[in-house]
Amino acid sequence: MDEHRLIKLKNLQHLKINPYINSFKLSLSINKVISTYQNCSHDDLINKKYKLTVAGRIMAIRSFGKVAFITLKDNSGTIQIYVKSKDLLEVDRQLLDNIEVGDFSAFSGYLFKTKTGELTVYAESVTILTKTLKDLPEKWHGLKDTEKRLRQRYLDILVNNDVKNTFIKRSQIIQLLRKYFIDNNYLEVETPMMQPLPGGATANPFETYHNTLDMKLYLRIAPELYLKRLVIGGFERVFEINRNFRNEGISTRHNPEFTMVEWYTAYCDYYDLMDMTEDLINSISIQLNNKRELIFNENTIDLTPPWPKLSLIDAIKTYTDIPVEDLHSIDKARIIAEHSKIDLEENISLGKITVKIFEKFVEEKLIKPTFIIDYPKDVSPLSKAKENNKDIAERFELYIGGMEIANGFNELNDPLEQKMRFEEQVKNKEDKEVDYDYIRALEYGLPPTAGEGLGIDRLVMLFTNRSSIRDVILFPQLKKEDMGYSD
RNA sequence: GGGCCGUUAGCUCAGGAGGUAGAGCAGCUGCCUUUUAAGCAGCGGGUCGCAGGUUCGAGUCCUGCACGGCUCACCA
Repeated sequence: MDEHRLIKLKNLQHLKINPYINSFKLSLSINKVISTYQNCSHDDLINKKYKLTVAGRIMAIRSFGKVAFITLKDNSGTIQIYVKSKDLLEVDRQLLDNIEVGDFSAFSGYLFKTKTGELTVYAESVTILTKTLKDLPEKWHGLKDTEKRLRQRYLDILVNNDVKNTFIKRSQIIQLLRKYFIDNNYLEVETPMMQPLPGGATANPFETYHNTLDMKLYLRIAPELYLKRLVIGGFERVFEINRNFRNEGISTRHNPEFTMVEWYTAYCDYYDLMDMTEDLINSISIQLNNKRELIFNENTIDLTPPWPKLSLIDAIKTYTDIPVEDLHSIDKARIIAEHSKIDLEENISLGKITVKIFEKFVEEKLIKPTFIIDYPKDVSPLSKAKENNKDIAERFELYIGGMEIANGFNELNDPLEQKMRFEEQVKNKEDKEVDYDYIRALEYGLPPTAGEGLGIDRLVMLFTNRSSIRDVILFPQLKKEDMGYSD
């Protein structure tokens, strides 16, 4: 705590002023005041003497002894208050002596314009709403220390306007996404965050435990298998916007909990999904920024459809010098991967090696929106294989700004095939658990369905031009802070 | 987990080659009735991330640790 603030708090208490007022209701936002009276002339304002009350946090005090100018900020904007001490009651004068930058206060008075033409409240009375015990970050340089910004995000959004705007934009993007699905007859659903078997993706799950059920549970790594159960039940179009949890590394593109929108559409295929994805992202861009382009990491990215579709192999051919013929043989592919310093686990499949090569050399080059298609079946355990090529899945991934943004495919709905693939998957694992409940559901019949997941955090990164996922998540995961003492 | 960089006053930052810590803003005391990074004069404020070590002497050099950033690995 800052000593001088404690002294002022005590002063207020001696004056019998409650520094944490029990109730205060405000009818007028600062922005409303400004937009209503901005265009009135000074004389007009003085003649009409509009009485009003504004409230907010004090951001600056410019004191001249007998008068002072105060900058007051609320969620909508800032306004200037003019205080002339001889126009105030004694009690208000004393109160004002103990009000500092950072405190929440309300000022009542009437409007006028200063010499410089700024709309200002001529204060006739003042109320303290909340006394603050800590100094705010410095008014000019603001708050830069990354750690403090992330740990104390309230300060970050309070003093860094661009940060505040980033999170407002995030909220708008999610609203637009939701509206898009609702408008297209999708049903919004919520499926379990705690699952007895973590499925729908390959990633390390977080484990937890239910005492009464005496049962291990996992935080979900994907909602996929539950959403498809709903399609089986007859909800032909479902979507879910929610968190997934993956117990993996943390980086500028990975947070342990991240937000995805995942949706499933019966009677459509993955080409329809690609069209829809183009339309969805364009629609968000237009409603958000009124244009079909965005700037990300100094690249101007045109979103106008159609976006190129490139097979995984062709992408490697186009963006690297790797002889792609060699990617048909696991031994040759292995050699290429080893030369490229790619870690190869035991029993790695040819498809997985190909994907690793793609991720290492191609992914970062896919700045313009690009669909990568024709993924190997063995890295796509939930996708349908092509009719004319059983090694290739009917699947795509969308890349923008060098990041994977979305992943979609035709859903494998052959229960016997799915069972085989699940069992194949766990063959070399210690944990041999297979989601037979999902197989049973498939046996009741999943209509031809295409499904897609889109990473919302990364989408927000694109639309707000932030290169770190921590800049678009309000409270990203950090190590525990050593708080020392109470401070 | 590996590599590189960072951590100094409430905030933003200086502290050449080791000699006992500085500025601006914020705070406090004056002066000041239209300022807006108000101004002028003065004052107070530091476990230099933590713990060791080298040295007569460490913010500065060495080692370990903590936290953060970037990056590689794993992943989306």
